[in-house]
Order: sequence, then C-alpha cells, then structure tokens
Amino acid sequence: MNSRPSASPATLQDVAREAGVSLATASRSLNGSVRKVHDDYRQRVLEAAARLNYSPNLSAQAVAKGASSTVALLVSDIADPYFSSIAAGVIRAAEAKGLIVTMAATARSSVRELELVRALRGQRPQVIILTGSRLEGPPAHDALVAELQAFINTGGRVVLISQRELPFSTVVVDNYLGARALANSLVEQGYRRFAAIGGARALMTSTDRLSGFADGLAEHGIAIHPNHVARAEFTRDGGYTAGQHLLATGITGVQLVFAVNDVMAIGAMSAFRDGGLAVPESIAVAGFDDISTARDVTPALTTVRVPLEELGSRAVELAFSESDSPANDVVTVGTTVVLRESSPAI
Amino acid sequence: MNSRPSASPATLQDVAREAGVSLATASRSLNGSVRKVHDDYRQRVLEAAARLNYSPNLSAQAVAKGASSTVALLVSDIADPYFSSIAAGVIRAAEAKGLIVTMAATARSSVRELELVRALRGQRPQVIILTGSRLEGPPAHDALVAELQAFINTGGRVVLISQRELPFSTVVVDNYLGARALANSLVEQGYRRFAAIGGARALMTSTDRLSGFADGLAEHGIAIHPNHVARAEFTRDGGYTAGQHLLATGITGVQLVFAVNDVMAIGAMSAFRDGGLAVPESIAVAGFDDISTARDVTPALTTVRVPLEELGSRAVELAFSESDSPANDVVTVGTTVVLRESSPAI
DNA sequence: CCGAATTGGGAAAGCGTTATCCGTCTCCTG
DNA sequence: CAGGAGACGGATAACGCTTTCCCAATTCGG
Repeated sequence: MNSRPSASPATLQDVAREAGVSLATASRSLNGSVRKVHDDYRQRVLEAAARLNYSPNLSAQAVAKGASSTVALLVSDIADPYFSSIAAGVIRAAEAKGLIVTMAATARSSVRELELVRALRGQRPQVIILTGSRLEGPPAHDALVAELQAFINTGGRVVLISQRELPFSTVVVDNYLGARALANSLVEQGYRRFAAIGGARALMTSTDRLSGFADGLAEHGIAIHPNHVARAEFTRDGGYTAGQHLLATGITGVQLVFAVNDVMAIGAMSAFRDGGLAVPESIAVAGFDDISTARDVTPALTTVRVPLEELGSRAVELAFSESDSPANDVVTVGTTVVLRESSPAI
Repeated sequence: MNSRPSASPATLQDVAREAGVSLATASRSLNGSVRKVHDDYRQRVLEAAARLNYSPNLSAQAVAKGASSTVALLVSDIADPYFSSIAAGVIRAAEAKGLIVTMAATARSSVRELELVRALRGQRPQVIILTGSRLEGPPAHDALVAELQAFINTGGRVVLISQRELPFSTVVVDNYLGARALANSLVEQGYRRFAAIGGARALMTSTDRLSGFADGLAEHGIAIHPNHVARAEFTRDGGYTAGQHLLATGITGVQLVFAVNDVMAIGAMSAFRDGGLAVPESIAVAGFDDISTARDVTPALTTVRVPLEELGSRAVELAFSESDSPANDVVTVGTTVVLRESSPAI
C-alpha cells in the first residue's frame, strides 16, 4: 500500500513552476501577503498546489519570517489529569490563534526542566508556558530564571501557571477565596466542628487553601483546634496517612474533615472507612480541585472546582495580551464550590 | 525585571565571530559532525556559545538538514486520561530519541482531524501518530488516508494507535485475549452466571472484548443469555442507562456484570446501587481499561489493565523500527487482569 | 628527504521560504 | 494626451544553519 517510500515533498518552487509563475507570486498567493495577486494567477497557483499536494514547510517559513508559530508547554507529567486538563486549555487557545503546541514533561525534576527549557528555546516559540511545582534547590532555580530571562530578552514570552514565586507573568488559582467560600457553604450546611488535612508547610497551594478555609470559618466564629490539623504528602497515600493520624489522635466531635486537595480527601475517606467511620454518616469529607474522580467516588466528594482548562487558555491569552506591555502580570482565576454527598446538610 | 524586551537571539554567526573562527568550524563544534575540530578551537567555540547564551535555531537546522526532529501526535482530547496516558508514553519515548513532540486535539471531528494532519505535515515531522476513534463518514476517511499516504510518499512515517481499519502501521491492544483472561479469572473466583454491557456494534474495541469474554466463558461451558447483553454509548452515562436496562429486563440469578470499559462499569455500578442492588454483595461488576478512577471508586473495580503509556512508546518505536522496511506492521500489546473488591471470590 | 596521504580550517553553495526592490503596465487627472 | 500614481509580476537578497569543496599544513612511508 505504501507506494514510493521516499521522494521529497513538493516545494514552493515546484508549485511556481507547475503554475508557470514566479516564486514570489506563488508565495504571495498561498499565504496572506500584503500584496495582492490577480485572481487568475492566484487560481492557477492554488490549483497547482492542490495538484502537487503542496504543504508549506513551516520550518522554512519560520526561518524566513524570523518567527515560528509554536507555543511550548512544559508540564510535570502529562498523564496527571491536573496537567492534561491544563494542556487541553493551552492547546485549544493556541489552535484558535493558529499556533502549534509542543509539549515536554519534566517528571518534576528541575534539572530536566532546565534542559528542556534550553531545548525548547531552540524552537524559537512565541511563548514558553511552565506549569508544575518545582521541588527546587536554589541553584537550579537561578539557572532557570536566567534561561527564561534570556528567552524574554530575545523577544520571547514566558507565562507561568500557578506559581507566584518566579518573576514572570502568571496565571494563578484563587485558592484562598475558594477555600473560604467552601468554609462558608459548609457552615451553611450546618457543620460547626472541623478538622483539616494539609500538605507540606512550604507548599503555597496548601497553605493558601488552609488559611482561606480557616478565615472562612472565623467569619462564623469557628476555629479549628490545632490538634485537628494533620499534614502529609500531597498524594492519595498522604491523605490516607493523615486520615489515620487524625483517627489516632482523636477527632471526637469533629463533623467534617477538609483536605486541601481531592486525592488527599479520597485517601482520607479510605482511612476513615478502614477505621470504622462511615462517610458521610459518621464523618463528612470535603476536598479541593474537583478532579474527575471526585464525582465517581462513593459518596461523591464535595469539593471546590478549579477551572483547569481555563488556566491553560488564560495562560496563552496572557502571553499575547502582554505583547504591548511586557510586565509581569498576574491573572487570577476563580473557583466554584461543588457540594456533593460527602457533606450532606445536617 | 524584564530588561531589554527585544534583541534577536545570538546566531551561529555571532558565536563564530566571538570565537574568532569560521561559521563552518562553529557549526562543526557545536553539533556532532562527521568532521573533527581541534580541541582548542572547539573549546573557544563552546565558550563563546556559553557567553552569548547561544541556542541553535531548530527551524534553521531543520531547513538546512532537510529533516526536523519532531514527532506529531494527534489525539481526540488530551484531557481524557486515556489519551493523556498515551501521550505520556509518546513523549517519553520521543525524548529518549531527542525528538520534540507537537500535539493537537481533534475533538473527535474527522474534518478537524484532516485539517490538523495537513497542518502538522507542514512541520515535516519524522512521524505522525494518530490515536482516537473516528466516527467517520467515508469521504473524510478517504481524504485522510490520501493525506497520510502523501506524507508517507514524501518520506514520512505514520503510526496508528488502536485502529486496525486504516492501511498503516498500528499498535493495538489485545482486547480479545484480555477479556478472555478476565473471564477465566472470574470463573476461578467462583462466578458462573454473567451479564454484559457493550458499546455500539460497529465499535471494534467493544466487539473484541465482548467476544473474548464470551469465548473465555465458553471454555468453562458457560454462555451469556442474549437477553443479558445490553448495548449503549461508550460513556459513563451509557453505562448507567445499560445498567438500568438490565435491571428492568431482569437479571435475576446473574452474579456479575462485565462492562466493556471502566467508565461504563462505573456508570452501571451507580445504576445498580440506585436500583437497590448492593455492589458487590448483590451483584459484582467488572470493567476494562484500568483507568485511574477504577482504583478509587467504592468498591474498587475489577478490570483489565491496558498499558496505555506503553501504547504510546511502542508507537514511537514502531515508527523507527519500520525505517528499513516500511511495511504496515501491527504491534499488539498485552493486558493484565486486575482483581479488586467489586468481584470478591465467592 | 621527497612525494603522497591525511588532517582540519574556511569559503561558499545550498535548504525552502519571505520580503525588498525594480520594472512594466494600466488608469486617472488636468 | 502628457505625466504621475497605483497595481502587480519577477528577480534576488536575506534568514540561520549544514555541508560540500578547496586548499594549506602536517604526517608518513619508502
């Protein structure tokens, strides 16, 4: 079925010859140029191109124009639904602008990240978008900033997603406000006594959510007892461990446990169940993120929806709005509280 | 913080000048060339490059060499964990080969898919990888085949993932064998009376899994009553509907319901529960795919693991193994049965 | 020691485009 | 009907890089 395995693709020169016009005319008729070309010529060229199955060489265009039409996206792990949703948003927004997205995965290594930024820079993309937390040692951090700065200095744009720590434009989630809103909704549902599960103290995401939640409760004169706050890894297993910990140290009287993300909440739910506490009958649970699993667990998880795709599309938009004023803008996207069966009204 | 907003990136010419050597020498020292260059010269060039923060222009290299170093990946929807896992595998394998991955999403539209293939062809990628089912009308189908064939004729490679219908190299999942193995395991667990939920008759994936399951049971002299097979959409809601349907038409005596994919199985679980049947006490359930949610639902879902990442990495490998013999190879990847709480031994 | 390989730097010819510049031709104005 | 102004096609010079090809300087065999 595969006929001639190789023969070079038709070039613009071929098309011009086939149409009996000059290279310049062919170029002008195939891409929007400022210059007009007569309809009959243009027709001839278009037909010739179709006949030869011509497809313009993007690399050559990039070289000639001095600007490529790609967006580079760096994520920790594309298989993670958090990042893949962001990627979907980036791709959607980029396609709308006629840009192609190239992706690479850092596997959470800051060394790898640096290498990849370097490599991607070679593509001369319009934008480099970075997302995913770095567990960085400062040296790698500085090198990364330097590399990105070099990219900006030579006309590139850089946008970060969800990390305020670096001196570049950023799209962030309003973790604080989301958690506060959740606290309010839960109080409205009748809950009064809470416990919480957080991540490492250094994780901005975790602390923002925790303090938003605490402040939301404070508005109603409610406080969480320090003993009722557990900290663990930002994973499902971390949530399980934290759940066990709470169980062990005693949470009698606590009506609801708030975990700073859904996977931890789900882990905690397992821990409670394994410890003999029915969810939500004996203890209610709430999370944060609204990953798709949140809807499918039993009971379905009350959480705060983070518009992940929007995070991605906003990043692309931010990059281009910025074109005139290359300041380090921060765009904040809001969240929505989603009440489900894991926290029934009481 | 953003110093000079624009100045063009350093070129190889700049590096050569800075190092006081010719363009040719600079090129030869910065990329592995056949030709050797004296260590002192090479050192000078390397230092100059570092000083200028030089990063080779990949587009220019591609034009000069006549070959780019990218892999193009087309998926239906990157936010879908099925595709994002495949993408992860593709990215991993491509990076290992020093290739950059560019991705686009078809949103399941065959028109869009055709457009994207056309656009991606402009990148002159080494490989185009296509995955995701097409709900095609034949015209779009033919145009797509023509476009891909044109790409191959001009020296490109095409690999499909999980779709035997098109005349190109393909990586497929052994759905039949996986389902058969699942059937055997379930019989071993003590189950004897089964119902099944499938997708549309035209969906190869669904029919392969169904027939594999049936054949596996047949080995033990067990058959599924035709009335105990429901068909619905390949989604969670489809599974719910099918579950309700089974409930309505009566499945007394049935011990386990096999759904051809996990999302349908999860939908069916909800339907059973809503219909008053406890899972797994009154009825056991099994799915196929092992999406990450399968582990998190309650009860955790028995299923057949499909090595999605491997699907992606195999596709890349297939593309390059093929380089000598451009045949339309088919690589089949195996699956693993994963028994969980939704089908306890009885 | 002399001529023949061998080594390795530099000039320059591409690669497939776009963009600048230069004509020619037509059309409008007075 | 002269003369200036648009239109618009065609050469051709970039763009940033790789890769011949050429040639001077070494090394080496006899």
